[in-house]
Amino acid sequence: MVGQIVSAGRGSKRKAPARSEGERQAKLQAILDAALDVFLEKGFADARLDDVASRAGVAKGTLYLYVPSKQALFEAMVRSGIGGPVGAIEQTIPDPHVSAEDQLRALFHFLRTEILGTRRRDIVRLLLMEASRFPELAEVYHREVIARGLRILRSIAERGVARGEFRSDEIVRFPQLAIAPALVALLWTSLFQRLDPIDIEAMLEAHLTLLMRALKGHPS
Amino acid sequence: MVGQIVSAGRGSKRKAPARSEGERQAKLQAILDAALDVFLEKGFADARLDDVASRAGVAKGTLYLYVPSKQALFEAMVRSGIGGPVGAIEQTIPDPHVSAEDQLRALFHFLRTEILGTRRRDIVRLLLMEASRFPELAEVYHREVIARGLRILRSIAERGVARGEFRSDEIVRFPQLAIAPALVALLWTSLFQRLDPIDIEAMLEAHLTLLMRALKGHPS
DNA sequence: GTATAATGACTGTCCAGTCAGTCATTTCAT
DNA sequence: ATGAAATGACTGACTGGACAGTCATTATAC
Repeated sequence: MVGQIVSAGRGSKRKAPARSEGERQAKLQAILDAALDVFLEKGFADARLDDVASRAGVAKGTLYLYVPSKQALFEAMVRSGIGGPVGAIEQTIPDPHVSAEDQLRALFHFLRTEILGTRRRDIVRLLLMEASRFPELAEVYHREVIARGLRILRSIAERGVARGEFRSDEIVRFPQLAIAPALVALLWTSLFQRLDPIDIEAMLEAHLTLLMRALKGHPS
Repeated sequence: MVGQIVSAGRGSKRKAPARSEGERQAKLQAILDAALDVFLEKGFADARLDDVASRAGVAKGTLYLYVPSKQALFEAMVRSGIGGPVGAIEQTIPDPHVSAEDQLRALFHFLRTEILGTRRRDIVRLLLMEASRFPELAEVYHREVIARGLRILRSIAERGVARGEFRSDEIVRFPQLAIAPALVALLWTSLFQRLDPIDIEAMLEAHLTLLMRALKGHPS
């Protein structure tokens, strides 16, 4: 198995560390940042650890003091990049005072500002690209991000149905349908924006318009 | 630049070829099929040409009689795999006797049977994965497949609006919204179906239900 | 007999991972 | 205080294996 992400801190408590934990964390972060740049530019297989090292301002050997292998570096980089925001939204979205529609809109606002508009977008793209080579990482991502995100979406949809705001349950059954356009936006931005730019914000707005009309309209 | 896909057929017309053109094509096809298997399994960078060769039943040197480089092999494989079906649908879909809804449903049926349910699904996935390493190929794919597909979709939507069948123009403006769930289906199948299976057909059916209700319903 | 197709051993390059050595910092003896 | 010893973070030249692409040789078709 791939094992731990970072070699465990020194075992002895007797001697003060020559480098503080803070310095150690900062250097690890610099390495992970550099790794993201290089992996994004070249993909996993073509990324060279010499490049990661020089971009992080360390020698190649130093990488191995923080991470046991190239694969572990990749995994550490992804994990450190995706963990945060899902938890935040699990806290803020399920406010019972606002309508399901507003919850959905808040979720999309969050997607736009916290993922599509940031570095995380690239991490997700990189993860999608390499996922079949890292089944274990795909599993982590599915469990920690996808499944939780879909759970939030489903609970919003269920609440919308329960309070009569939505007249049908397609989104309860397939919450993927609600975020599908965000995925298209993510991939389009990375692959085709240069060739054929689209206005992502307007597209997502149009999607919400359609979705709301479909959910609230008369089921013919 | 990357240059031609396949080493140009023999230039000389003076000598009869020792292998007929048919044999040559068949062997090329065997090589491309083998290449698809191997590239799918390993990704571009980790695919070994020895594996492609042995799977195609030839020696490695033989590959270079058909293709000038690994990259050219990848490109040839992708191009030979994606060309066909778009043209077919451009012919059959725009029948003025059927409703825009039926045209859309026919398009989705086509997507399910001709792409999602076949080897082409994997080619598309592979292409998405490697696209940033092959900008030229991404451009070809955008021009030959994406742009044409979206054009068909847009023309269906325009016709729906023109004949009063659809009451709003979001799909005219962003035809990507209509096929977004198909992309999710494609990626989900490849990455997560094993962990968390979903019924793709039912999901796409639910999408069409929602989409039709949104397009036909009262714009509140 | 000869031209072409096919072969596979070989070569040169690239790079992940290693490890003997360096050096800045801390600890300790006086 | 002060210098010597200990520590361990850091370095980068090196190694071993992998693999794309080559080409002298062999097989095959006509």
